[in-house]
Amino acid sequence: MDIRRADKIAETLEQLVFSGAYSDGDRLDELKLAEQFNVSRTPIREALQVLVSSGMAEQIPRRGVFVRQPGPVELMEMFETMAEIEAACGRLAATRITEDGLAQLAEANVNCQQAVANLDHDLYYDENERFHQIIYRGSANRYLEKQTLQLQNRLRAYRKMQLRFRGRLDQSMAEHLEIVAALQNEDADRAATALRDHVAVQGEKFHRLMASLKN
Amino acid sequence: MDIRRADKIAETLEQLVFSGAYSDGDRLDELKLAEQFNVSRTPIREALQVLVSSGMAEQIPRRGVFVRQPGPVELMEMFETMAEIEAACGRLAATRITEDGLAQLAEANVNCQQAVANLDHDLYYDENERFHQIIYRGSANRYLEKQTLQLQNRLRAYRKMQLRFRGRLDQSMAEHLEIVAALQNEDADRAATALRDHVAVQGEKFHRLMASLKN
DNA sequence: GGTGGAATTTTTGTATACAATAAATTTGAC
DNA sequence: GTCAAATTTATTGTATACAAAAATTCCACC
Repeated sequence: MDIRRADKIAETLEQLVFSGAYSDGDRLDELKLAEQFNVSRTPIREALQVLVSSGMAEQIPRRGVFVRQPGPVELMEMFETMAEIEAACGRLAATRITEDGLAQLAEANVNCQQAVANLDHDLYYDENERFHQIIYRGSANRYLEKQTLQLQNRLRAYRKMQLRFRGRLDQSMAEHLEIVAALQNEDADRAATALRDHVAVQGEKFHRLMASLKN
Repeated sequence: MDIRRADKIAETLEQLVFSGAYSDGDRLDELKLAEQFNVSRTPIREALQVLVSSGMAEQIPRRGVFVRQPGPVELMEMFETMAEIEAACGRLAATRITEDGLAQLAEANVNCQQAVANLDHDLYYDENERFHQIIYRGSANRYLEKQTLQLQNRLRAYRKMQLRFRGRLDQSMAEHLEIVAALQNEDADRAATALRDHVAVQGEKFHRLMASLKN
C-alpha cells in the first residue's frame, strides 16, 4: 500500500501513541526513533509531522515534538464534538440515505444483536463502528464524512473502554433501533437528537469514563 | 514568530493556493519552489506536507504533490459542513456563553451595522468573522472551537465572494440579530437553527456562488 | 507515419553532512 | 558551597548527496 517508509512509520507511531506507549509530554527523539526503525532522521521527521498535524503531538520550534495525550477535559470536548458532528450526519442522512444504506444499517444491527447475545465485545465494537460509518456515508456529504471518520478514529481507543461496562451493550442496542426508526421516518431532528444522545458522554457514562482514566 | 523556514513557506504557499495562483491538479515542483524560495528541497518538502495534511493538496507517492482546489460539489459540502458545525457551536453557546461574550457579540454587531451603513465590505467582513468566532468561543469547547476555526479559515476566500452581492449585507445583519436573540434566551435549538440557516448556502445564495465560480 | 522498447533524464524518497540553537556541564569568582 | 558565565554537548533545522522509481526521449522496426 504505502511506498513511502515515512507513511508506514507514521502509522506505527500513531498506534504506539494510542496504545499508551508514550505519556503526555514525552519527547519523540528523532535519533532514537531513527535507529529504532533503522532509517535516517528524514523519514522520521516526516512521520512526526503527520502526528503533529493530526493533533497527537505538538511541535515546539528548535525543541522537538512532544506527544499530547488528551486530558479529561479535552477528551470530554472531543466526545461532545463527536456527538454534535454525528448528529449533523444523522440530520442530513435522514432525508438522503438510500434504501441500500438503510438495509446495511439493519444488517449491522442484526450483527450487533448477535454480539450482544454472545457478549462478544469485539464483534459488537466492529459492527457498531460500521453502523455509525454507514450513517456518515448516508449524509451524502463526503467532506463531512471524512471529517467524522477522522474524529471517530481519534476516539477509537477511548470508545473501546466505554463498551466494556455492564449493561452498556443493551442500552446502546436500543438506541440504534431508535436511530434507524428516525432515519426511516426521514425525521431529521429526531435522528439528530437520537444520535447526539447516543454518542454523548453524560451522567453515568461520564463517571465511568473518568474512573477508567485513573489508571 | 516562526523560526522554522518551512513554516513560513507553508504559510506563503497556502496563501498562494488560496489566491488561485495554482489550478486544480497543478504539481507543486519541489525544485522550482526551492529555487523560488532560495532554500533547499528539505524545507519545501516539509511545507508541502502541511498543505497535504490540511487538504489543500494531495500527495501521490513517487509522483509528487498536486494542488486540490475544491470543485463546486466539494465546496457545497464544505459550506454545508460549516453550517452544521456552526449550528453545533450555537447550540452549546446558548447555555454557556458568558455575559461578556454576549456583550462582545453586541459590539461586533454595532460595527457590522456601521459597515452596512457605509457599504464597507471589508469592515463588514472582518467584524462578521469576529462575530462568528465569538460564538465558537462561546461554545466553551476548545476542541470544537479549533475545528470550526480551521474550516472557517479554509472557506475564507469563498465567503469573501458571497458578501460582495447586493442586499446580502442587510439580510446577513438581520440574521445576526436573530442569532443573538436566541443566545440571550438560552434557546439552544433556535440558536442552532438560526446559525445553520445563516451559514448555509441555499437558494439564491447557491446560484450566486455557482455563478461566481465560473471565472 | 506509427508503435514498442531501451536509454536517458527528471523527480521523488532517503541518507548523510553541516549549521545553528538550545540544553548540559564545567569552571571560576565570590 | 553557590551562583553565574563560559564551554561543551546534544538536538533540531537545512543543505547536499545518493538511490530508486517514474516520465520522457530516442530509435529501431513494422
